[in-house]
Amino acid sequence: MATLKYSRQRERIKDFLMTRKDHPTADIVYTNVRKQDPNISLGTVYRNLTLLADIGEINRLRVGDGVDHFDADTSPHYHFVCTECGSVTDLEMDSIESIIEVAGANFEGHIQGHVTHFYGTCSHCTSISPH
Amino acid sequence: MATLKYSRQRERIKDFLMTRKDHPTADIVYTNVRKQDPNISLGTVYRNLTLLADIGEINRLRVGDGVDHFDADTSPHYHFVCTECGSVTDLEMDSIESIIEVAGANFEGHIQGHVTHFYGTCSHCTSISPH
DNA sequence: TTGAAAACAGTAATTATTACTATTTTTATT
DNA sequence: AATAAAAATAGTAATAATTACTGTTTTCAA
Repeated sequence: MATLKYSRQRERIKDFLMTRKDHPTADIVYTNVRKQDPNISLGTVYRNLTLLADIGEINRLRVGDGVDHFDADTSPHYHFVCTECGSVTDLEMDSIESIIEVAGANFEGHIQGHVTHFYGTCSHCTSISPH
Repeated sequence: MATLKYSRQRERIKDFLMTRKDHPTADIVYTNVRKQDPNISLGTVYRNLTLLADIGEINRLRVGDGVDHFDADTSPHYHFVCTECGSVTDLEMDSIESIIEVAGANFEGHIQGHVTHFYGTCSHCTSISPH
């Protein structure tokens, strides 16, 4: 595995992601980091997001909307996806890690992890859309 | 909403899907249905898979590999994704529906559902790959 | 100071999927 | 059975997110 070298672009991508709690997409990272670093290319954003996810410094979220979201908070937690506005937010909730044991009970392979996200209507969309 | 008209292509797509337990992608449906219906187009497969999913006759599975999978079994159940071979299989397990209550406990919006899939190494890949 | 490895910007290519259009099929009504 | 409007089709073009490629620049250990 190649040794990592410092990159200003990578640092700014990580720094930006740490300021956000809304799990931005690569494109949103790109348009924002470009404010500080106008010459950064979209390919560099994608490459570094993938690299950071591979080394575990960030998480890649696939919530089923066809676009990858990224999260600088790598502590175990779950996400809520609003089917009205598409927002992705953190959920404060007790651990449900025990579902891995439930799933593994009658299974012959080896379960290493799970992906769970919840969907519905967020509080903002509940208040603005009647019915 | 437009009234549905019969389509031989749609029937064959659904019939094929019902024979499979491995949650094929649109492309796999296409190559297989083409054996019976050599002139069917890929667009027709996509359109009908989307239509069947919309009316609830099949389910669209997004397991994070960038490709949609389809499942003719619409009864509630969970899936396992092998990170080695990419296979998607059904999991025989007790209900974990109660996680919705856990998630909703401190949440101001309205949770309607959840998506959970488990990943790891399937029994086949465990036996063939040493280490 | 230097040079190999890593990273970059910019662009092209890929992949899955959706949209468009002219033609064919379905089906309710005559 | 004939008809005609709506739905569906085949075939193709377009889109969108992401990855790959290439020549140049940056990093950093020796």
